[in-house]
Amino acid sequence: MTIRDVATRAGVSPATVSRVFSQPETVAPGTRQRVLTAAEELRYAPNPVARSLARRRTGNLGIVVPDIANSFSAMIIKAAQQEARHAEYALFVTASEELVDDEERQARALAPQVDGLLLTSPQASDACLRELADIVPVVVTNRLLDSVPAVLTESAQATGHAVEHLHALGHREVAYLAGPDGYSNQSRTSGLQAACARLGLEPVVLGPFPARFSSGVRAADLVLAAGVTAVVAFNDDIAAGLLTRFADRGVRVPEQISVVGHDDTALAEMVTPRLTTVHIPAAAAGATATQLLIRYVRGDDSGVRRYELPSELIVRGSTGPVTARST
Amino acid sequence: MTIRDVATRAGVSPATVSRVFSQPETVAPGTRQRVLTAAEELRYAPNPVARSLARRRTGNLGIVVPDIANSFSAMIIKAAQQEARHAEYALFVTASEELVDDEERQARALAPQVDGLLLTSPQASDACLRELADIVPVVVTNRLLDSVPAVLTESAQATGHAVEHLHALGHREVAYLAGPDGYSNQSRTSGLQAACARLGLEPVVLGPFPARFSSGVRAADLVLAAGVTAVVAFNDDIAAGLLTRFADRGVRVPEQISVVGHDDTALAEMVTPRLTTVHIPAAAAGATATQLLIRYVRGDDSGVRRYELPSELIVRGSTGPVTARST
DNA sequence: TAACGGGCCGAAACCGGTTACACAGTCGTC
DNA sequence: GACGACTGTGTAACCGGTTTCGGCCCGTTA
Repeated sequence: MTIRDVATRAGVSPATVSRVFSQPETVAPGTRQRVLTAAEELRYAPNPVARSLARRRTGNLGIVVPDIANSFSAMIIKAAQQEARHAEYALFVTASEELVDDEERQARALAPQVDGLLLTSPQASDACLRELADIVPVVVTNRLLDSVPAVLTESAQATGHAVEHLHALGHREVAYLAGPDGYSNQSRTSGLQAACARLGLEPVVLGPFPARFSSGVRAADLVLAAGVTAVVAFNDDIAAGLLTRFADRGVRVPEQISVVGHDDTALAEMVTPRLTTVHIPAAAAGATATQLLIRYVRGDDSGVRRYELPSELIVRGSTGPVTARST
Repeated sequence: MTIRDVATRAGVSPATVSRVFSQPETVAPGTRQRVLTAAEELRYAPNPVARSLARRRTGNLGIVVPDIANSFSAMIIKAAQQEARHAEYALFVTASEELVDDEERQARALAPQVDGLLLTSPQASDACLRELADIVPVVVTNRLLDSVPAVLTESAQATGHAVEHLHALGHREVAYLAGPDGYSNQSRTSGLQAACARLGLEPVVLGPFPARFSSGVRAADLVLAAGVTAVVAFNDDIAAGLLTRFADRGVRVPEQISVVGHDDTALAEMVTPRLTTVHIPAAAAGATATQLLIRYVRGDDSGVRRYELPSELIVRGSTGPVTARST
């Protein structure tokens, strides 16, 4: 079942068989047919590993996400997979489970087996990332790094809109639950701070918290203790945790406290009340990053090496006007 | 940066360099050290593709899941990844997005690049799966197939417990929302039917529905129209959809209707009220399947080729006694 | 001292493809 | 009729490792 078996059976040279499978148009129709039927009879399929070695490219792309269980990652992966398939690449996914050295290990293991690597919200050091970028074409999301193409989901403006929204509803005491340090949290924090400054608010910043549901549950009591009437969370998971704990404590949302999330994951529409949240274009980011990576890998240098995707505030049921009981 | 570069620099043969990286104990300490420093200086790392070709194994495992965004899949992946890493395998994930021929394509693309393949709740035909199992060691979950090792999450008993639980709470009119056809749905349906028969209930079976949140939203109205006081859903996503729609329609859970899910995903604790659900040991299934696959790949034939993992009813806030208003 | 055994290492074949180059045959052109 | 261009195919080197086999050297034993 190697190329030479097919070659002898079809009465041609291995080179011809190889051509039939990689550049069919360069071989005469008759010969091609003979080779194909021989291959069919032997149930032959080219060995992708050998092919990768000889061609010095694998036809695979890799993506590393912080957490597979996170539906934000899932949206990126889905979009990336679609783009990859569209360009005839296979996409390999690995998760770092939010551990920095795991992330590095995964990336290093993946790097030499793929033609390009997509690192989403990487936590690794600049040096490490640059080293990886030396081995294989790398595109990052939500991370700024000289000379590494990047797709950023910018949310300063939309987070500002969230603050304006709360202000318009009469809220004057607002808390922000910070997420893990990184581009996303910086972008959100700065947008929030800027808007608060414009409106004369002084936000209570708590955290940083791991971007998980349980963080929200824990943070809920801190938020209540802080005496605010509205809270903006780093992401929807944290916001959902808030909602649950508020419900347990008999605090009604949005009557007594308003909650805003970030990301607009599926969860935002699954909780009660539905979450007002800053929609982050995860799918677009995944798709854009993958296209960028593919162009990069192929050498189609389009010049653009950095994208900033805008976000948007989605108002749903978890925010409402301040009532007398709020204060 | 090939093995020969290192060899000349260290003044040894390529074979020795190779041995240093694969069977270090067979080379004299002094030589080994010289090779290692030479490799270090050249920043050499063995090319995994070439290594795979020569060794005729890749050191990779593959897993195909129906839907990455599904947190049930995510739990399996996490467990599988952990087991794989533990055994020094890299794990490649791909998602079929619930499309049968996509699943087949993904699996076929993956098969020749990995040493073993884990197919979770596969939808492909028996013939197709057997063909894959011919190419590469395959383990499946939630699918019964002659001669293919499998891990099944059996839930007949626990689903029966859910029915008993509802019966004890006074429910006599119960609906079941079926999921997509497959081992899981069969196991759940049969457990439910058996328990109902024992208790003299006649369940209203609706569906099948895609195992998604939106299915639950849609099904909620059908459930209310059916006039039941309790509903068992194929999975938690559907159950969450029910909760949301019930809340929208002003139907209170569990006072007016009780809801039971399946899987016990993270979502079950994120919704209000928390879901009573049948805990399916997804993590255990992922871990067991991966261990089984690794043993299979390594030839450690342990004999056991089929595991049935038991489930368990977890009672939370979405089920309660029938009240006067229920009927 | 010769025979033997084991540890260490190198030469070369091999894994299964790809591809640069050479060469033969066909066709069109002057 | 000779020349060049073009098409189709084969030869052989190559991708970057692994591994078999055998040789050398040294210490041990008879």
